[in-house]
Parts: sequence; structure tokens; C-alpha cells
Amino acid sequence: MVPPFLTIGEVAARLGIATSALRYYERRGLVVADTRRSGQRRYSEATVRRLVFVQMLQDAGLSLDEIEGVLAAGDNAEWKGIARRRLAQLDADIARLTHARELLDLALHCRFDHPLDECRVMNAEIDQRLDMAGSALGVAGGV
Amino acid sequence: MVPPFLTIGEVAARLGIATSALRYYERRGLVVADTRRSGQRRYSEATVRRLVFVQMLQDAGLSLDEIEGVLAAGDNAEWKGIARRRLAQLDADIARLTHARELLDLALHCRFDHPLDECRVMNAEIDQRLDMAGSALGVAGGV
DNA sequence: CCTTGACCTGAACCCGGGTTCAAGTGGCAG
DNA sequence: CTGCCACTTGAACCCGGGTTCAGGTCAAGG
Repeated sequence: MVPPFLTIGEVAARLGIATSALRYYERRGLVVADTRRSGQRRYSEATVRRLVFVQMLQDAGLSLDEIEGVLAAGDNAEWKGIARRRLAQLDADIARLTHARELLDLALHCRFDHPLDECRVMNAEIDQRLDMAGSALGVAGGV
Repeated sequence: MVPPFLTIGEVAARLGIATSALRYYERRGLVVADTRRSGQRRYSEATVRRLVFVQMLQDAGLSLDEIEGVLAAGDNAEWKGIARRRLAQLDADIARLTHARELLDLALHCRFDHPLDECRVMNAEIDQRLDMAGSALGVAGGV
């Protein structure tokens, strides 16, 4: 049976995280050890789950402040608000990374033998971006 | 024709970037103004393009150090190496974000009325992650 | 008894990518 | 001449998410 309490080192090992990070979370008020035995933190199974949850949200790109908000949310409208905002941001991020990925991929298979600044694909993209921001650069000589 | 030189403020406005960032790039040796007029930086069109290129690579998730590497690459094997590494990383990032997105989305449409820690989907994911890292936690004795 | 190892604390430090600040210069308008 | 504005510099600071360090406590084992 062995009361299911883990030391900070065990938790750290299990979650693949540094003990210093666990203490840091506690400082932040995010996740506090359930109890102490002669001064040392002991974590319950439930708290370990909570930590995994924190990791998940972190993976989803939430800041520790946001995660605090989610954990503290009494109202479920509260975490859903945070989640929705983050969902929109995720979509934007994914789109941006996907575009970057395509670009990089094209550049790699462009032609095998010219420097990057002569790459047609890259230059097209640069032109695009310049046009987006309102170009006076190639348009007219004078201000 | 009016030599097509822009002041730092003009470049900043055009690229949607702070002047301080441009000076910072110069400090880093990334992109240096072409010339000076009574001490003030002047940027050529070519240099502005270079800056846009820097922004693109930054969007693709390269660090300024890596970007320096790409810009300095004499050998095209050099930038291709960096690009390939980053491409792999992008794939991983995209996959991770996509997974997080799905999860968050499911959680949002889960049931309309329970706190997040009672969400079936979330708990399934937490279990998964615990199992991944070798679980002794739920195996014996548990609650 | 004494060492060893894991743990404790607060305070300081690290990193990347800038931003901010104080103090000074240059040039043009009124 | 006097503003005024955009520009210059080096140095200091900010942020998030931790890590590192010095110095101390505790329990077990040889």
C-alpha cells in the first residue's frame, strides 16, 4: 500500500522535469506539495496529475499566468475564455509555421546551386512582404 | 532618381519594427546600414530586402544566431544544413501545436458543464502522459 | 560517530530579443 | 536664435521560465 506520496525527486524524474522547476511552480502558487515530512515536500497522485495537466497546457502554449488562471477558475466560463483565446492563437501559429515550413522546403529544393539570396522563391516572398506593408520603394523616385 | 536611401525611421515604419530593433541587429552584426549621413544610418533597398529576409527567417523560428549563420554562409551546404535542422523542428512544432489544438478544442466542446479537471478527454490525455513516462502511480495500491 | 545523499531556503544569475534611458548632435522652420 | 524633431551613443533594464549557488537540515548506513 505505501501511502502514495512521492518525493520531489521522484516526481521530477517521473515528469521529466527539474526539481527546481517544481519549487518554482510552488513559489508561483501554481502547484503546492500536499504535505511535508521533516521539511521535505511530498506529492500525492492527484497533485502529480495536476502537474501533468500544467505541462499539457504549457505545451499548448499557455503562459504560467494563464495556467494559473485556468487552475484557479471557479467558473468554467473562465477557463473556456482563456482556452478560446489560446485556440485562436494556436491556429494563427500553426498557419504561420506551416507557411514557413513550405517556404523553407521550397528553398531547399529550389535549385541545388545558388546562394539563398538568389533563390526565386525567397525573393518572391520578400516582394510579397514588401508590398503588404505599402511599398514606396520601387514605385516612385521621390518623396 | 533620388538615391533610394531610407532613414532608420522609414525602414522601421515600413517593416513594422522598432528602430531600436534595427540598431540591435547592427550591434549583433546582422544587418548594417549601408552608409551614414551626418552620423545617421541610411539603408539601401537591398538592405531593406535583407531585413525582410531576416524577418522571414525569424518567423520560421530561427534564432538570430542561426540567421547570422545563414546570412554569412558562403557555402550553400551551410545554410541548407541550418534549414534542414529547422525544418525538422518545424514539423515537430507543428505536430505538437496541432495536437494541443485538438485537445483544447475537444475540451471546449466536451460537455458544457463541468470543470476542466473532470473532463474525460483531459483525463485520458493525462493518463496517457503518465503511462508514457512509466507509471508506478496507478498500478498498485491506488485510490 | 561521521559521512553521504536528498532535500531545504533565499538570492542571484542566465538566456534571447529586444526596449528604455540620459545625454548629446544635426538640420530646418519660424 | 530658438524650438523642435529625428537621429546618435552606451549602459541599464525588462520578461518568462527557470537554473544555480551557498549554506543549512535530516535520516539512514557503514
